[in-house]
Amino acid sequence: MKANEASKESRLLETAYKLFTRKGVKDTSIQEIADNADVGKGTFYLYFKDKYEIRDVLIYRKSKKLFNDAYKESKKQNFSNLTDQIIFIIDSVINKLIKNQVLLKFISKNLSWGVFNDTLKNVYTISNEEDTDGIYDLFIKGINEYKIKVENPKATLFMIIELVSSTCYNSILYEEPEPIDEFKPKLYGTIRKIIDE
Amino acid sequence: MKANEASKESRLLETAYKLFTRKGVKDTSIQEIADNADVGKGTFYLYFKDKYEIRDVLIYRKSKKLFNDAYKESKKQNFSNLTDQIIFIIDSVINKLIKNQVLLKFISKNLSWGVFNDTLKNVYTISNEEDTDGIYDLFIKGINEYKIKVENPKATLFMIIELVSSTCYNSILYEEPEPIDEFKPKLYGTIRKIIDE
Amino acid sequence: MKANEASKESRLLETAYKLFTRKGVKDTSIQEIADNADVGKGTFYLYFKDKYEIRDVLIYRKSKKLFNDAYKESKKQNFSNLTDQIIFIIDSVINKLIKNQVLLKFISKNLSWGVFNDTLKNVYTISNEEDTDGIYDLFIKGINEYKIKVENPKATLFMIIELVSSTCYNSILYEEPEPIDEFKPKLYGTIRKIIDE
Amino acid sequence: MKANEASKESRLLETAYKLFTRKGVKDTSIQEIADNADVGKGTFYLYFKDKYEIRDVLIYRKSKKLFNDAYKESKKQNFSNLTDQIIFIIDSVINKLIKNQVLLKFISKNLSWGVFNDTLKNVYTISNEEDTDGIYDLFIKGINEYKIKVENPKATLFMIIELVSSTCYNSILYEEPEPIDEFKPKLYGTIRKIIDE
DNA sequence: GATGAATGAGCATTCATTCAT
DNA sequence: AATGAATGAATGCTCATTCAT
Repeated sequence: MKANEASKESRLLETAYKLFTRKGVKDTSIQEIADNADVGKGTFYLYFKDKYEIRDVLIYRKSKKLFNDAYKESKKQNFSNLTDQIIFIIDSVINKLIKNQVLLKFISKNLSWGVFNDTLKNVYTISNEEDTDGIYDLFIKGINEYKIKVENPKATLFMIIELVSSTCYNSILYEEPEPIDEFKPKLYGTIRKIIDE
Repeated sequence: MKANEASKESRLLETAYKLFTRKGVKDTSIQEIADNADVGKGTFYLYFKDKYEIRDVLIYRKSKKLFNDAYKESKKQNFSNLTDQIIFIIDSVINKLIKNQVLLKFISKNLSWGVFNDTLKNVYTISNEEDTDGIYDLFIKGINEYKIKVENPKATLFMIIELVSSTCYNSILYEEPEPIDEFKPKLYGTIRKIIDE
Repeated sequence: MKANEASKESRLLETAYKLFTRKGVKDTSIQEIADNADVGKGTFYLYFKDKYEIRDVLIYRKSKKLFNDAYKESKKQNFSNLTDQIIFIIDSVINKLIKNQVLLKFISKNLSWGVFNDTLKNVYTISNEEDTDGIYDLFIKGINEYKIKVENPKATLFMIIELVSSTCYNSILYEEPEPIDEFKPKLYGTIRKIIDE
Repeated sequence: MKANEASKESRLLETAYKLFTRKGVKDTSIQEIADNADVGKGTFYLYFKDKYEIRDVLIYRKSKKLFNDAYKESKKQNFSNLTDQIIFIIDSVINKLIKNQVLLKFISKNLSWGVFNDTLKNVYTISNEEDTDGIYDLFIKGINEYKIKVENPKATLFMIIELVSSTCYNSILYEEPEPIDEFKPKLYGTIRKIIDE
């Protein structure tokens, strides 16, 4: 009983992530997840309603970690201005996704917009753990601190996040319209234009 | 035999569109499509490989029509500059999607990025019908004509399209971060900034 | 719950045998087998990969029983020579097939040669149950015991078995080229010639 | 219209044989046969009732040709005795099947016993073309000519043919119980024993 | 909590056959 | 005679879900 000591729930989550990224959500059966997690099929239903719940939990957790890690790193730096910090965070996330394209594919392919929005909101809005603010709070605080004029901060942040996520998917994975390294300067230039009016 | 005069293929397409938008692609069976189109189940397979082919054909056709109509309208106007024309086209598309949110949902929910990109490329690149250029050609020509300086037109257009499509989905359907009418000016402002350097 | 006490697997096997012999394998659907066995369709797949697996299992079991029973009977007799014992076993099998022509048809019609050979080999080679040797072992042992000269016992036995099985099918079922009772003496005469050189 | 001059019927037969031997009868559809024969699907039904009729015709023709060729060859030789001639014919057929194992597989795999019997009967009984007697007639005539004593010629011939066909299938294709070249002498030895009493 | 045998709804897909042209 | 669009019956198979243990 020493082996497989991780809780059944986390074993299910890890197994599901491996299978989802390897074979896609649709082609992974609950049977497979349970088998590979060394857990009875019925046990799956003790923790998750169905395949799609476990997928959503995974997207939520993975995205949250991605943003929080980037945010924490940014706090170790000293920025003289908010825009720099925002771009630092974005750059950090992008770099992680470049290194972990499997994660990028999984998050992008499976985010029904509802989940994605909730996720983002939770990630950059809520500071439910420790003392980390979300990126949204950071943005608001930063605006006040640096006395920047932004008409509608929510809409602005929204626009930035949507722009980043939708363009990076293609640029990283398909180098379309150009490889991510060449695309980055233009992207960051655009973000600066959006923030600094 | 007067009823159902439309070709079986178009009846299948129309029926599929109705069912897809009402119940989603996943929850629509081929049986249902065939039944509602008053056509044998085998006949479906005469025209389409599977459910996903008919879905892709629908997305392709609907998107194409959307862009082409907007483009044609734009040609009736007189613009003194390219950016205005681009924004006119975008505004026209957005207005149509506001009126037809079912279409917006269908296109957004079901576009695997591959299909979407192909679709867009075909739509705004190829001039396979009449003498209409695609939006991409328009953009390139306009840049030359108006002697605008744009470093990488492809990347720029890509950024615009991604920005528009991802933000409008939420703004139109969920009024997040704000209703589309309030969001429009900011969006168009950002687009101007992206084009005009 | 007293009815249908036999295990689901054996109920499936019995039902399949009934349907296969009545309607043929090709015209029996898995649905039918499951329905008649009072078992869910999915349950079928719990025990068998497909229709052909259940068919092969049936052939294997039925043939095995046929040979083993005949072999056991032969051991109750006292034979002064090996050929007599072999012919006794063959005669015993033939007599059973005369009485059970449905079984004869089923086995003959459905034996892909591969299966048949495996079956036979398993049946007359392996002594996996009790202390019964297979007919092959019996043959080898008998050759040594009675000091009979047989150049290649494997080929000889093979020839006998093929001869018996292919001729009896027609003789029993169609009385071609003559009824089995008239054919038997010639057949046994030939077998004696093959063994005794 | 010069291409494909062979009659549609023979084109269908040739195509079916190619497909049947490559993919098996079950996995060949009428559509495929018609397509590859450059013939409309409906045309198939003008010439054959279904897939199994075309298969039976093929088996019949191929087997007939096999025996007739061997028989004709035997007539070019001078035999001092019937047994030698019979064995010559059998050897000739076997040699052809060794060279054309695809044909061997096709004939064996697909001969429902009914077809096989009819085929054989037609082949070695009936002299429907030219002046060639069948093998059966040859056998009867030979018995009279050479004044050989054979109690029941029909049963004897039947036994020989069954023995040859069932053993050779395994020996040629699977070298079981031994390769055909090693098996031949024993087989012919056995045949001699069966004929010469 | 944990299990996995049992279930059967649900679906895609194939294909022989028909028949109007 | 020749065709091939249209058909829909037939079937294999998967898999989420239940529930008795």
